[in-house]
Amino acid sequence: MPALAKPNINTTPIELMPDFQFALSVDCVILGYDEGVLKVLLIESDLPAYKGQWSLLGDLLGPEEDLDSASYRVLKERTGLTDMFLEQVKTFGAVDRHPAGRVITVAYLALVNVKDHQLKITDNALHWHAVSDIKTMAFDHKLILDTCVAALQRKIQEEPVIFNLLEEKFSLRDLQHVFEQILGVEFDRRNFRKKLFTTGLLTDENEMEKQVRHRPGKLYSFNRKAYEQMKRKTFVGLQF
Amino acid sequence: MPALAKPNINTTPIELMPDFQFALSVDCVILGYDEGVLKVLLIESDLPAYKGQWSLLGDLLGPEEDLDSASYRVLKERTGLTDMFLEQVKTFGAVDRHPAGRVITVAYLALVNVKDHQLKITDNALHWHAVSDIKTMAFDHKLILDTCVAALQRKIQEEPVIFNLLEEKFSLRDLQHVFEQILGVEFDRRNFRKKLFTTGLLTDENEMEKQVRHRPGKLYSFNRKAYEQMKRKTFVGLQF
DNA sequence: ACCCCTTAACGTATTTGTTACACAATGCCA
DNA sequence: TGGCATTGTGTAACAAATACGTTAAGGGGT
Repeated sequence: MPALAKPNINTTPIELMPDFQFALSVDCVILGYDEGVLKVLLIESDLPAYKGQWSLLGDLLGPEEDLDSASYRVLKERTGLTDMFLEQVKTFGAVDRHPAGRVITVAYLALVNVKDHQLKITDNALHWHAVSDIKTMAFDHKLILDTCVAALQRKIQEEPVIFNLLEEKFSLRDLQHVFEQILGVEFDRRNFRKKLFTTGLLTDENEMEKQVRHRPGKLYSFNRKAYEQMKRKTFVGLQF
Repeated sequence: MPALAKPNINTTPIELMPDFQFALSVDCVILGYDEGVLKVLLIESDLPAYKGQWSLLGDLLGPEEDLDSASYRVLKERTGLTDMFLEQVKTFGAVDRHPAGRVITVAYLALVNVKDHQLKITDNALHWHAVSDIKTMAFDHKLILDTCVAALQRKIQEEPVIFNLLEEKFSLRDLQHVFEQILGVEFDRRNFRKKLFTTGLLTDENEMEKQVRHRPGKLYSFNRKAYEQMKRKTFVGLQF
């Protein structure tokens, strides 16, 4: 069938209100690293169809806000955090994904430092869940979670976003452990250190771990400035 | 500010019709490789605000279709192709991105073989444009294009999607040239060949180029089966 | 004070991958 | 038959990834 000169949304004036009703929401996959485990912040659903199941934190898009702002608002309202890694991942629009009707949702991935804000969560329907324990969720939220975790796995291998999950100062052991948890592999400790030192992204804080029942390790911080500079030399290669 | 037990779209029944009107569309960044250049298929806009400017192909989401189906439909209607690489990239929802009101659009990246369907484009407002020539577009479409090209650059380094831009059988020169065009770098010819042969993704078709005014090269095809098998051994490493 | 436990800190040899580089052979065309 | 454009091929130098074991520090218990 040849292409025809048919109306196109971008070339022909459109009716802003199509003849079906739908809603647009954002949903946040809020991930944190706590007690050696990757966790996600969920809320218990009260919707009849999903009574007692866990769901992501989300909200409808407001008339005067863009998508990034809406997801930021959800995070701020729920966790009290105002500065965190937050990135759009994917939009989910299956026709039957919401029992109340047609709801399209834009999924965001947020990486937070659990220690920073754990005191601020007062809503007792909110809980941190180990990602690996979650088998089912309300709506298509398990699919969204899986998609975001896969995006995270890819992302931490390409950019140093992982530091968003750690405190300002961290030990190399912590850092290695977060990587291992998220990627599901184990690294050789000496090679891991070597690799990370040669990136030049770690600042030695000249401090030691405290209150550990073994030889304390040095603490480091992420050298954002060094990263900004090296980022320019964009590297090209074929990995597949 | 502590988080409150406030209503949440996923926990509380919602009004499907929020008190503002908006529309949801899909827009396709249709890329092809033609005459040694990366091109994008665009349509001339008739909207008063963007008269004469070029825009992406898109349409409103229908009540009974999901996002992937909507983008597929746009492609099929416009190019006649029914089987192509098509992947969601990002959703754009800036408040003022559309002059007619609030329109949120989900951008898709499509990779097509220009030779396969160029005869089917009958709509004369449609044209292929060299991506590198495009300076401005209607709406925020230049931003969407740039975002999709960046996604393509990343993607071809991670997965062998590049073969979607070539004909079934291609020469190594063609293959190298597409990479170079998209990534904006040059590879050493011998190292490029070595690398690609060691991937095991190329099948020697035992055919030669024809109608070239130089020594003809061998033709190869993408060995999809070999890729499916090797894909399982998912590789982990830190590149940054 | 001492011992035990746990984990830190450290270096080298081997293997693997990446880069740089030059020349003869093929087919087309005039 | 010579000239042009491009194919096809190998190797050495260098860089990066891997595998691997020993000594040292601090905490806790006795």
